[in-house]
Amino acid sequence: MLSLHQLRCFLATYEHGSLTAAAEELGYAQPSVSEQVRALEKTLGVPLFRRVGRGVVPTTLADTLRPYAEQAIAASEEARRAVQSAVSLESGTIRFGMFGAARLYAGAQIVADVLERYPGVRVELIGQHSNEVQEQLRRGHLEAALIAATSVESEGMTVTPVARDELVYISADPSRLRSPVTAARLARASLIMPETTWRSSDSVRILLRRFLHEAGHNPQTRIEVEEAEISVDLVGRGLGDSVIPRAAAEQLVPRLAPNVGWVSLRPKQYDVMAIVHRRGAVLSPAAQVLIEIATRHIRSIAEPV
Amino acid sequence: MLSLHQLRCFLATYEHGSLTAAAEELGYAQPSVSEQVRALEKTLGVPLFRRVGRGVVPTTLADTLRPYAEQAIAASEEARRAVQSAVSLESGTIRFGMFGAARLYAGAQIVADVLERYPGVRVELIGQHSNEVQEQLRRGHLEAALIAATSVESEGMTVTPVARDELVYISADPSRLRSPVTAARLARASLIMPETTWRSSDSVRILLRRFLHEAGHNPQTRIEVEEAEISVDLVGRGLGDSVIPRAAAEQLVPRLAPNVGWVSLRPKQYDVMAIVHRRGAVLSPAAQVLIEIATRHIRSIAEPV
DNA sequence: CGAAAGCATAGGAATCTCCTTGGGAAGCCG
DNA sequence: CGGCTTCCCAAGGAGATTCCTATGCTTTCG
Repeated sequence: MLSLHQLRCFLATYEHGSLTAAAEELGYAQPSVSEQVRALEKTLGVPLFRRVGRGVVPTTLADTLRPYAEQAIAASEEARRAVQSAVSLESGTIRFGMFGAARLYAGAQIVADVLERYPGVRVELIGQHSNEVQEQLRRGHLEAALIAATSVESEGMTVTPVARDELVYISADPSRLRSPVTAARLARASLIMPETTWRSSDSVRILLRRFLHEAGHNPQTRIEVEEAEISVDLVGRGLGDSVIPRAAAEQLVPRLAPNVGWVSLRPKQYDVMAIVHRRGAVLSPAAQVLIEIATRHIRSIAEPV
Repeated sequence: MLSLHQLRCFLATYEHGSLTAAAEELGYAQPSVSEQVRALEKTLGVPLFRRVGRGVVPTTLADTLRPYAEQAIAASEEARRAVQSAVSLESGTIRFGMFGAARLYAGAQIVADVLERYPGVRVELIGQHSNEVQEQLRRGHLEAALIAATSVESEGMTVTPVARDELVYISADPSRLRSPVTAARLARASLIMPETTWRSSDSVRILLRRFLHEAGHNPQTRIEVEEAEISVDLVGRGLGDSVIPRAAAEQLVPRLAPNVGWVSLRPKQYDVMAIVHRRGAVLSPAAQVLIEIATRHIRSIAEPV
């Protein structure tokens, strides 16, 4: 089988026209290089050098081989460099999981920050929703992620809470925003909720469900949509009210539905944002960088835990 | 040190997302592939796969590495193909030595014949003069050559006579062409000779020198030029006469000096054309092809030995 | 002709490669 | 939940490869 080592010996010999000189350049003894070149000739089944007097002379087949050998060697060296620079974050990809809502109001800024610090890097923010992200983590497709975690424990995962964000009740009707919304009032409200697909595991839903249950009520929604933006838009049109994290409200409401206001729940409810990764995993520099930046960001727009 | 084998294992693993599947594809046992991948990770100093549950998942560094690995592998495979196709004369270079005069009247046709049979190859006809060619042979820069050999022996070389070409006396004066030229007459002639640079070792010169010496004369030339064409041209202008191989005369005279005629020497003298290569050398298919074609050609325009 | 240069060969130590066997963790299924 | 399968890692050993030193042979050069 062809090997890079053989090609390296071949090229050095070709360039110097001498096995001895090639050996010196490569830091080997002369017979070693001789052996490698002979092995290459054997695997290719052709003579590459004529042994003539003292010295060796490349055949035309060696001329034919040379450019390919150079390309293979070059590719292997570039591979080294590329990987090294990816490690040092001069290039390469940082892949990080992030749930939908966080992407909405922090994603862009996080990407911008990473790029400012590491201009050569590619950034991928993966995942629509924290549960999907958690699944990818479990499967190893993601190294780490920022998720909205209902509980701070998760099997086989290390979860590090970063910040909490209050859930607020949003409505286009100012009369409903005069005082904090209790479970009783929430149970009577006509709710528009996003994340339909994840309805059973979405952390906001879980919080609300618990909130209502504890007061003896059952949750009920009027309208189910997929995107948080759409639910805010619908709330703006007066078709119902909703409950979303405050940071999301601050981000989406002015843009999509300026007539909408918000008020706390009573008692206040908090969605916890956490960094999560496989237990015992060694995080790459890239992941560590993104964790650091994401953490700082989330803390700047939400309350510390 | 990076090796192609490691890269092959890496790529197979990357593509299958599994060491076991990669091993099956490559025809190895699973631990072997595992070891290669681990060795690659060690030499690069970075993790390429995350071992997660069952299966392995490429890291972003693996993504970074992959295109380079593919390029290196592809280059090595193309190297194989290129060399094979050069061996089978679908491509590659045929390099062959040939002395000046033969190039004049057979070179073009030989190249044309080779290209007709092997459309993909490059042809290089090397060498101005048989002595220069012989030197390149000795140094191993040429595999084989067609030379004008005075003697059929040459140190360390195998010389195979192919054809002989009679030397003829050419002149613009018909009176000097009525009968074959003897040594005595030649000694009195005003000669224009080509190949000045090689005057001491040119085969025609050597033949003439011997021819004259045996009759007790000394050779003397009136005009020395480098190119056979120029000497013929000068003969046509009546500035002197010359001695050249008959095939050269047949080729050059009608074109350059139609008023020139030729006559044999007495006794007739022959320049011998021969294939020569290093003693004991195994000739490549390319060289054999060219030898065959050149031999056929020379025989068609000169006498067999 | 002797000295130097340069490749080939030989033999041995160290390393690598690749296998087989066995163990453990994770997922799958009844 | 418990057994079964899958897939990876670890260990050990046989065989091949690599790489060295020492040496011999041929060519070249003074």
